[in-house]
Amino acid sequence: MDYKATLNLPSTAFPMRADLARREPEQLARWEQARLYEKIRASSQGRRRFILHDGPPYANGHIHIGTALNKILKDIIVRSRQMAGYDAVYVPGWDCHGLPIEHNVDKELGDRKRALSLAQVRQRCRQYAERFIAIQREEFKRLGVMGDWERPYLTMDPRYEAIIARECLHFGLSGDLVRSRKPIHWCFTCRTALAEAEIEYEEESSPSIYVKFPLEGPPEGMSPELAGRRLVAVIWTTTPWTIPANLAVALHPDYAYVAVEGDPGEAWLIARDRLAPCLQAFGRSGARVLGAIDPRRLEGLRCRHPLSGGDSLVVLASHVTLDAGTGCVHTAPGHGREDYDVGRRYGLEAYSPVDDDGRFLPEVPEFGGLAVFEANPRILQALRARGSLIHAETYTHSYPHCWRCKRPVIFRATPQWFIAMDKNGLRRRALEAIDRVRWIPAWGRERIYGMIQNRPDWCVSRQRAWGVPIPVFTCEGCGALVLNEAIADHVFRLFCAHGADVWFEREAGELVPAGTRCPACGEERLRKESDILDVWFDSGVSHAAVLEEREDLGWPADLYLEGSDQHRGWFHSSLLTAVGTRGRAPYEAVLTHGFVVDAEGRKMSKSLGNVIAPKEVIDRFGAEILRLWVAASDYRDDIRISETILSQLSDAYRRIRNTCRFLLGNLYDFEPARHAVDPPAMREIDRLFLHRWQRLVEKARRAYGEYEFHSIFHGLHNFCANDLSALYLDILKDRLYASAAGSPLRRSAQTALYLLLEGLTRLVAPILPFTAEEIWRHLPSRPGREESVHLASLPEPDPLWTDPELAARWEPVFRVRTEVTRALEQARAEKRIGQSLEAQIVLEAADELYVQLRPFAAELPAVFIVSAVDLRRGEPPGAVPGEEGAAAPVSVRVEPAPGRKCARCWVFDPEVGTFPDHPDICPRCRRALEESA
RNA sequence: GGGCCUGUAGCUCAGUCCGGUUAGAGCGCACGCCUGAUAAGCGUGAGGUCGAUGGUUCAAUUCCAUCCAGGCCCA
Repeated sequence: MDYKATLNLPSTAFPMRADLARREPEQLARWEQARLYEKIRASSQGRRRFILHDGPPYANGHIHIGTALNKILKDIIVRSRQMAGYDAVYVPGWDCHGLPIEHNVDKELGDRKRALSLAQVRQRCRQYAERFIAIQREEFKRLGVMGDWERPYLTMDPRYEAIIARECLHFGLSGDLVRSRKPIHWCFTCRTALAEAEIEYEEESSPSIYVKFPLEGPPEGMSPELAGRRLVAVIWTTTPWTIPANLAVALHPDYAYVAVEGDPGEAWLIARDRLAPCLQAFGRSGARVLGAIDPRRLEGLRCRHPLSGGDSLVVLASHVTLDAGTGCVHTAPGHGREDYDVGRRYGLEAYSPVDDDGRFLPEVPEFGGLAVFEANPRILQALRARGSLIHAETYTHSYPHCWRCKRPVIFRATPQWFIAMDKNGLRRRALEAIDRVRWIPAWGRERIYGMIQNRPDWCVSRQRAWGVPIPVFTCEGCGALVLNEAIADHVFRLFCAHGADVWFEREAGELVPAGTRCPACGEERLRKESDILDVWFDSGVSHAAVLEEREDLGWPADLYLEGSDQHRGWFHSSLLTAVGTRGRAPYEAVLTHGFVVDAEGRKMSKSLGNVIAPKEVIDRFGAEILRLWVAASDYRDDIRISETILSQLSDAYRRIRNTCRFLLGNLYDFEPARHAVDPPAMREIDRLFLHRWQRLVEKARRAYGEYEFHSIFHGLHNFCANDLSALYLDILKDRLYASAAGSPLRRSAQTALYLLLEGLTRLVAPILPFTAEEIWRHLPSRPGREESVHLASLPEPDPLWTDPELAARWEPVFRVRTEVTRALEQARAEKRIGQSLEAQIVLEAADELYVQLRPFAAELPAVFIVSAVDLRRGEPPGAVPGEEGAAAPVSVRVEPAPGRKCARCWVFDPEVGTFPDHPDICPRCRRALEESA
């Protein structure tokens, strides 16, 4: 007789091979067709909201692995909060304005750009952004990221642009928006400001000159050697044309300086570590050192400017280096970034007497009207004529050039708009707001606090086309800022109706309420500002443009989540705009993740050739594997990705999948509503593993709440591999297969399997949404069940199954099982047995253990997966096979199982052969056959 | 150069805050079993000078300092 056909072997249509790359898109299509997202929203009406506010990626290029990490993390959080009982709305967004897009459009247009109006260029930029939004949206969806993809937010939407303008004018009305001068890169050939990204560095030779800046007044209390000599700061520069704009000489507060014998009556001030190379350059190697000078004692003294005869302040600055020069740094706050920063600290103006064409203003004596580079030799001459030039040579270095015309650019102060950090206490209030936010990890607080504490005023103006204008007017007559509530409101309405384009399409007079005049001088003619806003301001007001605006969202957000670079970026700009206008941070908590690095921990770069694109991973492994990678990694630090890591995750995925598949296979004839066994009637071991499952549920729910997904992954994987696969399921096979299909024994096991699998599916749904849904579809249903696992909730710990006492009683059984498997392995190695059912185990347990095991005597063969267990009370003879020395309280002996092998269940039994009707099977199987019949 | 952060088995992670038995898990690997989860399943085993060096201590993976390697943000 073919007894195999009488067994209840697993059977399921759930495929072993996931074939993710093919099936995931199919699943996405099914969800879309079923309008799953809308159903989730509808089912969450009235629940407490959880708002993760999306930081907008830039609408340029394809997504990279870091973007994928970010969006997947957000998705896991949104899904887990949703399933934890919240209404977790996710509105994705895009950052649309800004230089990179304008730059790319410029490149596409080439010379044709000249023929286009500003409005037409802006239109091209808009189309460019739209193109990449469409691309990225599909890429994000492919990752399984769920959200309101049909109604995302775009910083170039008219309403959004209007709110950018409105928020900017908030700062204008409060007086925080101020005009001031600041040096920027300027190409005088193209007559345009350039951003860092538009600069190309090339080798260039420049004059290199050493110039005397004599200190005014006697340096008191200095070395007596200096008596009778004038102390002269020796500066070095490669841009002689900036000398007319010199306002200061910077020294490093911590370096050692010396005074060295110079021209008659002079003592030259040079950093000690620069002395030798300088003197050599000057041809004065033998010059006598007159004494040491403490730079801190010179702070605030004045030097005489070698050309103008005016003052040049001695200042202290840490950017002074000893790589080149003299350690005394020529400082022109209108012509250098660091010079500007130092100048600001000392209250010096950003003096820059150079016009748009790179020519000195007429006010500059001797050089007025000269182009700056042409002025270089003339300045040298003038310095030499005055005896101020110590030495001149030619110097080759890397110098910034314009990306478009390839000509050298200059640093030049131009009028810019700033949001003042200290005028109305913005900095102080922002620092206070930081401490009312939860930073995850906690060090995020230190990071952003330090940045806010030290940052200069926020320069929000850019001289570009693709952005939202700084919507302010100045009086053509007196130059005053013309702004009031009515004007602000008027601009806001216009932008709402027409977008920011209206600013570029209409004259100033058409953009203000009729009859607007300058309050200072009564002038009617106004000038509209031509600068646009920094794009960080655009995204920085998303809390106002998105959280406040949308009826399905709210202000503030529960969570912002981005890479740790955003402490300087979006978290920062959002904090300042929110504190400045609403008095608090726009987020309750901020979570940061690290960067994706390669197997060696190095950053990904094209030049290193270690870039891994999300598309590659998806096509080869599937989005689920990428998601599993996100879940398995501790993202608070940098996270590594590599071939090894991905294939390891594939293995882990297969283990989880196969475990679920086995569970499904044993539930093919199980209808929960009809067959579920009441908990008290279930087998103890079934309840035991439901108890263990509870512990995972508790742990995982806590971890979801704390955003610690990697502990969920490890907990889940261990549970599948250890608790289920290696232990429970292995033990259960005999009962599932050999018992009568409808017997309480089998139904008890199936009840446990069903509860486990149903819970497991819900538990992994936020991490593996595709696989969870696939399982859900194959899972036996019950009345009232959600149509999608994503409409269901996370499993909750159920006190019904929590039974520590039960777990404690079983603990010795599994401890001994470890000894038994070890002994079986040894018997196997000695070729005494093959499969474990060929064995009988003789256990000799010491008193206490014996008492603990005794109640389980009947269960032990099943638990050990052997044919018989002979449990005896006695002192074990010290050593246990495989154990050294230690007195284990049990000895394990492996013997051949008595009786013959049952042809049906393969268990050895002395009674096999005693039934004339079924001569090859055991009494248990005979009963099972009778029951089934 | 400065600020913040990281470094535990081949891989992903526990443990380190509040120093103290042979530093754990899973995967991978090796060897074996099974062929009724089968492009599966089970078992056993081998892997770590806890980045390096100094210091504090009776005792340091754990505390301190320096260095090395790497990351983000500034310069």
